[in-house]
Amino acid sequence: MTVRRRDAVEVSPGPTGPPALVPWLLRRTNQRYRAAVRERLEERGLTGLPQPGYWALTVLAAGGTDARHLVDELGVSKQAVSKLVDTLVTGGYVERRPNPTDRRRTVLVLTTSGHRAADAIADAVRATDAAFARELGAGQFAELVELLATLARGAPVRAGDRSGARSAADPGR
Amino acid sequence: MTVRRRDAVEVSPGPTGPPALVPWLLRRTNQRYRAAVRERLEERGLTGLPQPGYWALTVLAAGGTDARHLVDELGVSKQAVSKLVDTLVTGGYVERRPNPTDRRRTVLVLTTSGHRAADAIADAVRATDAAFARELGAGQFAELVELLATLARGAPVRAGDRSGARSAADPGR
DNA sequence: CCATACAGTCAAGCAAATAGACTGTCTACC
DNA sequence: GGTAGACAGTCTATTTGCTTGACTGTATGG
Repeated sequence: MTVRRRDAVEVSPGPTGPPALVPWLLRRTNQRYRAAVRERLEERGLTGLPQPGYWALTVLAAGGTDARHLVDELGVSKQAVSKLVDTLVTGGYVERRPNPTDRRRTVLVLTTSGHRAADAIADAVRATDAAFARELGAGQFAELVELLATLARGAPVRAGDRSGARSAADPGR
Repeated sequence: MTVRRRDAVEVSPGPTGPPALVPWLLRRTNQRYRAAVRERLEERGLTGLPQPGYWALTVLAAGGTDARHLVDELGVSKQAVSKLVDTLVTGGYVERRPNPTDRRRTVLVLTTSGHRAADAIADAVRATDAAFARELGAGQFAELVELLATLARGAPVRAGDRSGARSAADPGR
């Protein structure tokens, strides 16, 4: 008789089961991962950095040098990148320098604290990886990474479009 | 690849390899998935539906009946759910009805077009699954789904929500 | 030399989510 | 039975991340 208490939500065996749809799984996993990484970064005193800044710094630390590159790697519009770089510059993580051989471009250079931040991010991600690997087992985790890498790098969903607008449809958010 | 003509600026040997960090992989995979699903839905004339509405409808179609449930399943705050439901109601996908046994609650009911939309979404996701499974091989894809499912429901990670937090008391999941 | 493409920025605006405060309702416990 | 406190849900304000469109300045290929 409808004992409306929290445990009563187990209405029946299956009906309210969560949807095991892949985008939903990705979403939830992403939520967990981001929270964990952010938490670890805050422990290290790295705050005030915008989320996508993490990957921007990572890309730059890996050798990226200009905004167009970030557009490709992050999968967002050049305007978004421009704005993101603004905040990274304001935060003292990145410097913009003129590119002598092509004056349209700007060379993006990590500052010292930018390098430090990139290292911290890499550490935080690695620590989170380890925690998650513990849930799956190392082998399985490696498998997961490999599968994701394949999908992530797959077809651009819709062809090239080098310059401006990213996939007109809906790049993630 | 993509050895574009990026003449100068060939700083180091590296084509500045992409970061193979898991959150980045999740992000990119998510981008692809969402774009693909959205594209398929648009082909079917289902537009104007907000992204998270997809999963809300899916949850409701699976038997969910109230907002609190959506909070759990979507992992967002109750305020966000309230607003989301607003748009679903406005769009004619969902109706709010009073719950006679607990007048605080609202029973969320899919309308006919809500059911239609939920079906379309399930189809679109399934079609996208199939496309992605083709990239990985069926077995590998199944493996991926299983691994993600494990991670997705690992720890609570529930997003902030302060007033209505029933912190402990979450044994089941 | 000029049309065109490209790198980047600025401004406006939308989408999704959070936080805080508030209303109304239920439940437990004395 | 009355009251304290938990809980469902909404409202308002704000933040974050991103998109479009318009614009400047620069390089390049006919």
